[in-house]
Amino acid sequence: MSSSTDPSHSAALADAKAWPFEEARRLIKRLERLPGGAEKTVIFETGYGPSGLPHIGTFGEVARTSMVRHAFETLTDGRWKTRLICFSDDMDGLRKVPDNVPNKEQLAAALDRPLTSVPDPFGTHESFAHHNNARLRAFLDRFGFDYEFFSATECYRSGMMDATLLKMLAVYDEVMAIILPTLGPERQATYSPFLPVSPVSGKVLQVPMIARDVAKGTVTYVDPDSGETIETPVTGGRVKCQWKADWAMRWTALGIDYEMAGKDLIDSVTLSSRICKALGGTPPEGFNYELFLDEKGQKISKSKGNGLTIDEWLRYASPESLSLYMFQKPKAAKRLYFDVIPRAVDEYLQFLAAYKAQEGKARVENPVWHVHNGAPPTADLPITFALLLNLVAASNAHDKDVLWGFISRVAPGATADEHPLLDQLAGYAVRYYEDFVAPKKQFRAADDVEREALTALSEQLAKAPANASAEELQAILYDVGRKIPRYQDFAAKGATPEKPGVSSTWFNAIYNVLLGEEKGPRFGSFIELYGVENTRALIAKGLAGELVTKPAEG
RNA sequence: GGGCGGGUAGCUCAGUGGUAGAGCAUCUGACUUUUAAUCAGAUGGUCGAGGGUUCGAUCCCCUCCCCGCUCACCA
Repeated sequence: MSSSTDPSHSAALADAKAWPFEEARRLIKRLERLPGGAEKTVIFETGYGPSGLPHIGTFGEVARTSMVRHAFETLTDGRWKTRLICFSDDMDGLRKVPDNVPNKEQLAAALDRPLTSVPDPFGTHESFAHHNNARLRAFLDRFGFDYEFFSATECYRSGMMDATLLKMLAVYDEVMAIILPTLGPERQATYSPFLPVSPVSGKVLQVPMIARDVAKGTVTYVDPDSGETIETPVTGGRVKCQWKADWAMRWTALGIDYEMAGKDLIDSVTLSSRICKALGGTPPEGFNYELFLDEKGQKISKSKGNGLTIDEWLRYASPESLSLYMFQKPKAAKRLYFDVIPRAVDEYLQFLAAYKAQEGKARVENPVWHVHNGAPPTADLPITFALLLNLVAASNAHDKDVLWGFISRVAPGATADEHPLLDQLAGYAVRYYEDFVAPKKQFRAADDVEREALTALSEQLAKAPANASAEELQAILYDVGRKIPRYQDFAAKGATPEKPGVSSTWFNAIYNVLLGEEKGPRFGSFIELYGVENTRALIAKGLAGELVTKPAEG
């Protein structure tokens, strides 16, 4: 609450090295040399293609851009107004039918039409683009990002782009000179920065321009469906720009100051920047982040289904931990797979715990400052997420209550009320248990000796005092095992011929038959937390063969 | 071929112009008469190679090697 008025803040900020600050400083330099930069509203943009759904990369880009925005606002003490535009390129033509949608025939019939003119295969929105735009907005809203949504179709139709489109027409030759050398011979022959929307077929046409009239603001082309020669204004949404030209046009028309992109777009950024200059604009400051790799260091691709989806991440960990992951080393090719999650969570918790004791400079270098827009919550957890995952695996904890029993043993006095964050983590841990631990359990049937032993155990437990402690329950376990020759261990520390030790075979049998595990918790503690009655019921089920893992079927 | 990233302990990775770090793994010990967990400690590195700058380089500069990604058709 009181974080941003720290008097030492400005001094701390001067040489803050975290990358969002470096980015913010570049942005300040840009504004200093940009005509009218001092009064400009600073505009950040992230782009989105609505032929697919938002994914973990979408999150990363918006999260990182927001971090730069916030660093900038802090560094400049709010002297500049800022906006973040999430721009949906929804006038783009539908290139191919996605695999993961219903009503594919319907889409196939609409190929090449602007995405806002393609019927929604889910039947819930005005168009396919509207559908996916809505998904994008819901996605961004879920994380509380502060942004403004822009639709390319609306921008074009509203006339917002007109002035820049006319300028593009005026510098047509220059634009062609920038793009043509980068294309192969076939594409060179047909290339145009303008893609007219056919009044005949409704398609976004990739056709050569056979004439243009700067004074009238028109281009002329041959419509491939009718064979007619058509002259059309470039304004009002009748014409869309081809990709790199489009980007440049958008930057210029909207006055974009900052936009990040993946490193696969480095060349596109360069070309679009040159076009932007030809249009009389100043290309935005940019930042190229690395792409993510999967577990084996392979590129993540949606079609291969490798890597990790954002839903998977959020099933096992918080958005903040993902945000931290995005903050860290944006220029390194990081592997993104399940195992990085617990680490990200624990690092997040560690940074969060450190934050409150830090001051000025250390605070703005602390990732949680960036993750939480300068106002991290105070939290200090008694245990780590990694430990929680171990606990849940060892404790047979199907639900949070059982897990909390184990947590409070490790962290005496901790309660869900006092530690809502830990309670949240416990929920994540239980899911992890259900998804990863439980399916791997291998229960086996008890043999005769084990049946007898477990039956005896159940009987002895029934006689145990109501509030038996873990130690007392543990003693019962030993006493039951001690009477059975298979489990006697005369070599154990402190064993005597009269009172043999109990071998680990006994406990292993318990784990195998009752928990489906090779190893397990200290069983007396387990019974105390799991409950004597529950444990007896578990034994009954085990002996009835209800737990036994069926041979793999399908 | 152009661009980018990486090469640090067995593994996964932090890191800083000034005595090399964490987690996991391994080993030892403590506590539990089992195991898991926990705690204490130990082992373990030519910081990819060579040169340069520097009093001093894992870090900065140059050259090279290896791995990976990416662009060159489309967005």
